Amino acid sequence: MEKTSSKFSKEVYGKILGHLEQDILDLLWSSGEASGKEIFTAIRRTRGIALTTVLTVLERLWKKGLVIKEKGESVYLFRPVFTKEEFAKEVSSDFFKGLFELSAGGASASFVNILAQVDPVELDRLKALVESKKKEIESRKG
Amino acid sequence: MEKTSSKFSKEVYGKILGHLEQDILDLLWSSGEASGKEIFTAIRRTRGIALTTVLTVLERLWKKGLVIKEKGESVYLFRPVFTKEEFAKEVSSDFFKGLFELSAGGASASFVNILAQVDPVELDRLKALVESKKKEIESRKG
DNA sequence: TAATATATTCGACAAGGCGTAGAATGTCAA
DNA sequence: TTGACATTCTACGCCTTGTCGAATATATTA
Repeated sequence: MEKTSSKFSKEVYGKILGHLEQDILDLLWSSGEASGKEIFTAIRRTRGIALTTVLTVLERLWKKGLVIKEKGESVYLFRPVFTKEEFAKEVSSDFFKGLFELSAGGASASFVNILAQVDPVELDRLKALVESKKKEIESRKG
Repeated sequence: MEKTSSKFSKEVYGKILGHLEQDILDLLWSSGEASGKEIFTAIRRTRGIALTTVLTVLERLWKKGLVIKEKGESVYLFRPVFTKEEFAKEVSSDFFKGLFELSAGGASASFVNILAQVDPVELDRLKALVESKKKEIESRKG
């Protein structure tokens, strides 16, 4: 008796952020800084949405410590707290920790596979990273 | 104006499964197979919980396709569908995909760091994995 | 067979997250 | 003061997870 389906995991930050939160963060990463209205306008071009919806989510992102909110000339401006890279590290590190407890081997295998699939060139960088990390550990051991 | 806190991420499969779901899966990974009551008893040793709570969650895990449910002599027995390793791959692959879109570099860096911290020996394996993957790609290119 | 015990399923509720947005309130300039 | 625009409040609906009691099914046995 085995039920089929396999739906854990969604997309990205999958589970870390909601879709709208993602969209908004992405826009902020592109623009660097924007007012709620600007973000609203940008999203509006794609689909129907209310200004307050955007503002609410922006507020939530701020409460989560993901964006900075600063009064500009006449309106609040929002900026991401983290760069994409930082955010990726931030988000992934806890996930990895848990994952490794499950299975370091499985995680590594999967990681390499997906990386090769998505961005093979990065394999070189990964290799370099591993090597330098190894050296770092060696030297620390004395 | 920056609100502090950084609470995305929890533990493991963090966000993929709830706590009780995790506990139960862990128990199943240890025992290989167990009845709802056995799992209940095990958890009960730690904290107060009702049998039905355990059964409900077991049912949900089954609906998610994470456990197998089979009638034993007199009661239903549950077994995990995936090994820990498989589950780790399964869960991580989608996560990685999204993560890489964010920042392959950031993800790799984070991955190596955490791995080094949690299980440095695995670095060798990772290195080997990367190398063999690279070769695989090379050879495919012809 | 009826009664008792045990196993399993149903239905529900609360809490928390996210998307959604109208209503209310605040602010500033004409 | 009155708009016009900005910001905050409040709230609903939906979904997931933890939590169970009640109801039902099944088996055991007096």
